[in-house]
Amino acid sequence: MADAVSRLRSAGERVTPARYAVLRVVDAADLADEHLTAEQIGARVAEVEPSVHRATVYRTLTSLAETGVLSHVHLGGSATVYHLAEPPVNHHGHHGHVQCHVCGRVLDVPPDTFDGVARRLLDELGFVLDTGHAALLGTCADCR
Amino acid sequence: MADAVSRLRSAGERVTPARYAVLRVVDAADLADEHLTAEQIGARVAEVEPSVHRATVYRTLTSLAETGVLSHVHLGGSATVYHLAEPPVNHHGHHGHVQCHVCGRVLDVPPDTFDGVARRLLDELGFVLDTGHAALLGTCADCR
DNA sequence: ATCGTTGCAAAGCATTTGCATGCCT
DNA sequence: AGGCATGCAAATGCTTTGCAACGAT
Repeated sequence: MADAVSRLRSAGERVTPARYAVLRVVDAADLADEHLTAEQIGARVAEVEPSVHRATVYRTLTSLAETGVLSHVHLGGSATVYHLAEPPVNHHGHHGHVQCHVCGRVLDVPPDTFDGVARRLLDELGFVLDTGHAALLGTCADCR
Repeated sequence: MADAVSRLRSAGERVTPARYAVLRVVDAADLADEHLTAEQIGARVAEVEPSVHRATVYRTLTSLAETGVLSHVHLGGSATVYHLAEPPVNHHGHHGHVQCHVCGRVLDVPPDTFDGVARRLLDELGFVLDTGHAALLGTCADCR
């Protein structure tokens, strides 16, 4: 979090109240293992810092993601969620995501979960898998 | 295709010019290994059967998917594409999809590609993976 | 003849953009 | 002081919906 702010600064990006509020919201959600959409983030920012305009939240999320402070995951069902970016753990990629299409919950999975597929895709198609960028769909244990 | 029409009929759904046009478009795209969004399908339908309204295309796609004649895949980047539904091949699920986030191309991958992940997710989380329902992102051979 | 489907137009919703002002650095 | 970031409001683009007319069975 403080780390995120300093990374922002060293990337030459300004730290404004709006951006700080967005970071706080995303950070809090992260700690609670929540995955928020731009819209949801906007709503929470509005509670904490009502002066921040929705459009600014969208612009902020975009630039923070470009800067690498945040990363986003595309969920099935056309929503995009954000979380604080983490440095790659080792030779594996970032952690992955799976989503239950019944309850909508998003589960984090360890980075090496996709090693097998990643390997096959690379060998057979020359396709480099970006493990953390899209969520797979299925049914979670609770919803079966 | 003819098969699709009869499945529609036996599901108690009516076969209208609009639905027939949508099926033709999706079928043609399928043969060409193309993956079309609702919008794109709408555009092609308009060329072939101009009297069909956009709203009808959306409604048609929804009901055809519910009926099981079509299936849809959520791509990363918030687009949903449709193709003719295929009967499950064997004990594996349906074929999967990966998308290149550089050129946007969608590649089909064999159903067993995800066996490893599916197994792990089931063992570790009790999560049942729906292999054909969401696309993973990465970089294709041509774009590296 | 029935009732599911359609066309139309309008509403809905999330997201984006132009522009003048404000504020971080 | 300089220039990026913001607020505002309007526009955009995709998708949905209410309703009366239509047509597949």
